[in-house]
Amino acid sequence: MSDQPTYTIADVARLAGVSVSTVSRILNGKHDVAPATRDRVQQIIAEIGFKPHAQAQRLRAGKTRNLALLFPLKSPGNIPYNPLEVDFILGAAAAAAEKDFLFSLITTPVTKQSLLNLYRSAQIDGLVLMQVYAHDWRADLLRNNNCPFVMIGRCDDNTGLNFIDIDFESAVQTAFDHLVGLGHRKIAFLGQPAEMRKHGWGPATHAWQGYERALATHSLAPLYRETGSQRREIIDSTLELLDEQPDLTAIVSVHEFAPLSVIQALKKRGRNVPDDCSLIAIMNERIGELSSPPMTHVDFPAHAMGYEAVQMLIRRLEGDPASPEHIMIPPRLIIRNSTAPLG
Amino acid sequence: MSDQPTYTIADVARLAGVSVSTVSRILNGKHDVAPATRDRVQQIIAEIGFKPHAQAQRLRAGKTRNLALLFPLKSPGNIPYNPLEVDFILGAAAAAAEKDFLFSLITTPVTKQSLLNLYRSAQIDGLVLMQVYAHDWRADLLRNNNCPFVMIGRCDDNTGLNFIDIDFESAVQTAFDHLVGLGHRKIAFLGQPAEMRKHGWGPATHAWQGYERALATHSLAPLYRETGSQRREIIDSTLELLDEQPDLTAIVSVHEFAPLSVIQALKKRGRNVPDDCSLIAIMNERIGELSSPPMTHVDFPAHAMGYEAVQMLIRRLEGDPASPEHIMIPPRLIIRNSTAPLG
DNA sequence: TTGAAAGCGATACCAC
DNA sequence: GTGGTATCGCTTTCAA
Repeated sequence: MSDQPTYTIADVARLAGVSVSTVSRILNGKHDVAPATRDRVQQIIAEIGFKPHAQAQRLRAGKTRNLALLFPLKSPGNIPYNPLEVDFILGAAAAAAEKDFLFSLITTPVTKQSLLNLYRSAQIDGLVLMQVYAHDWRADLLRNNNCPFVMIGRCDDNTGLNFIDIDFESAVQTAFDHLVGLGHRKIAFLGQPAEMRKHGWGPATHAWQGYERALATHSLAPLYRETGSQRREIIDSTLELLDEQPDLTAIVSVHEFAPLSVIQALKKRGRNVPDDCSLIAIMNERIGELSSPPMTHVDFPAHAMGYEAVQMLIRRLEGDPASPEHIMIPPRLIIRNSTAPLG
Repeated sequence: MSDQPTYTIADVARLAGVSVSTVSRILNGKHDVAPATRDRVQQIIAEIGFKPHAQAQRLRAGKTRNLALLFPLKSPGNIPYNPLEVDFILGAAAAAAEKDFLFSLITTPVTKQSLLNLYRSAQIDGLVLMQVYAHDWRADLLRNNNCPFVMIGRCDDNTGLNFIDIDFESAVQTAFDHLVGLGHRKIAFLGQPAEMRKHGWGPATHAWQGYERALATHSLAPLYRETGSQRREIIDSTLELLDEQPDLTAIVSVHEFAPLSVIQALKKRGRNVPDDCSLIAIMNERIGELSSPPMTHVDFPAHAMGYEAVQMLIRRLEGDPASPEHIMIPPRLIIRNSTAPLG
C-alpha cells in the first residue's frame, strides 16, 4: 500500500456528516438515498480520492475475486513452454480484468494439499487448469471437494466438469482433408511422442485418433513419426520419413514450432515448400506468419481459449446454474502458402 | 471458495477447548504456549484440515500480499508481444511464489486513476512496470505518491526509483567487439525504429548509443537500418543493406525474432550464415536455439530479470531500508554457429 | 500460559 | 431516508 494517507469509509462519513451506512449505500448504488445526500457524499469521495478497501469488501462478501491459472512450467515430456501458452495466459487475464477479478499465475508445482489450501485459505475463488490428462488427479480432487474450476483440455470422464478444448481429432482430419483435396496421397504425419499418448495427454491422444480416422477415411498408407518438439528431433524425424518414403508429397505436423525445422530438413534434401512438398500444421496464427513461406495451418486459438475458460469460470462462480459446459473448438483451416496442389 | 464446510479459527478453538487467542498464537508460532496445548490444537488443525483465511489475515495486517505486473499488451510501435515477455512473467511469478505472494497480471490499459486505485483500494502492495520510457508518467505518478514499485527498464531520471535493466549499450558494443575480433569491418546494424528512440523507449535509445560507441571505438563506417520487427520489415531492411553495401560481411540485430527473417533475406541473395555473412543478435537463449544455424547472441535473460525485479520489490515492501537499487545486467556473449572469422 | 475484547474496513439488517 | 450495530475471520494488546 502507498504511504499516502489512505481514507476509510468512516472518514468519508465524518467529512460528509452522514453515517457509514449511508456512504456504503451510495458506494453500492442503492436507490434509497436522498439525491442531495448522495451528491454531497460523492463530492467528498472525489475530493479525497477515496476508494473502498477491496480486501475488506471481499472479506465481508466471503469472496476473493481472485482467479488463478495453474501454469505448468514444463509440458509433459519436458517441452519448454511455448508462445501458445502466453496466449492462454493473456486471454485468461483479459477476461478476468473485464469482470474485475484479479488474475494470478501459479507456477509452482502443486500437491493435493497445496491445491486444496488455495481454496481453504480463501486465496482464490476458482482456477483454470491447463495441460490436462485423461486421468487427472487435480480434476478429481477439485471435483470431489466442490472447488470451482475449469479446464483448458479435458479428461476421459468429464462428468460434472467444465472445459474448453480444441478438437484435435477433427483438426488433424481437416489437415488431411485439405491435402487429399489437393491431390496428395503420400502424406506423412508428425505426432507427439507415443509416450505422451500412453500417459493420457489429451492433445497427443486426440491428434492420434484424428490421424487414424484420416487414414481410414481416405484409405491412406500409414507413414508417421511420433516425436518431441526439439529442433533436432523434428529434423531427424523428417529426414527419416523422407528416407522411408522418398515419394512423400506432404507432411502434417501437430507441433507448434515444428514447421520451421521441417522446412530446414526438407531443404537439406533439396526440397522446397510447397513446390516439392506441402506442409501443414496445427499452430497459432502468429507462428504461422513467422515461417517462410507462411504456413497453411489449422488454427490453435489459444488466446480465445484462455478468454473463454475464464468467462466460463466466472459464470460458474456467479452461480449460473447451467449444467457443466463442454466447449469444443471446431477446426478452422487457414490457407497460406505452404500447401499446393500435387503435380 | 469450495462448497465444502470451511472452518474458522473459532471452530478450532471450540474443538480444542481453548480460546481463539491461543489458536492464533499457535498459528503464528508464538512461543508462550504450553506444549501440551500446542499439540492438542495442532492435532485438531490437521484433523479438520484447517487453513487460516488469508483475506482476513491480510485485512488485519493491512497488507494484501498481492503483487502485480503491468503487462503491456502491445509494445511501442505495435510490436506484438514476444516470448521474451513470457519469460519476464514467469520469472516474476516464480519469485513471488517463493515468498508466498500472489502474483497477478494486469493487461488492461491503465490511467492515472486506475493505477493509483490499485493501491488505494488495497488490491496490491506493489507492482512491476515493464516497457519503461525515458520519461514515464507511470513512474512519476507512483513515485510522487509513494507507491512501491520496481521497473524492468529505466528512466532518464531514476532518482528514488528501483530498477533492473539490460545494459543494451554494452550489449551492442559486445556484439561489435566480437565481430571485429573475427576480422569483420563491414558490419551492418539493424536497430529499432528511429521513432521509438524519439519516444524515449529505453532499449531503442541505449542500443543506438551502443552502436554509435561501437562505430567510434572501431572506426567503422556507418551502415544501418532502423526498422520494426515484422518479418516483412526485417527482410526488406536486410535486402536494402545488401544493396547499399554488397560487401558487408556481418550483421548485428537487436530484434528478438529477427534472425529468422534475416537468414531468409540473406538466402534470397544466395548467402549462407555464417559462411557468407555472420549474424549476431540480442536475444533469448531459447530463441537462439530455434534458428538454423543456432545463433551467436548476447543473452537477454528475461526470466532472471523478472525474478530479480520481484525480489527487489519484496525487499522494498518488507522495509529493507536500503537506498534505491539500480541493477544493470552486463552483456553475456553466447557463441554459437552464426558467426565465423572473416575470410 | 491463557482468555476477553477491541479493531482491521466494509456491508446489511433492523429500527427510527 | 438515515443511523446504529452485528458481522466477516483473524491478530494483538491487556488482564488475569
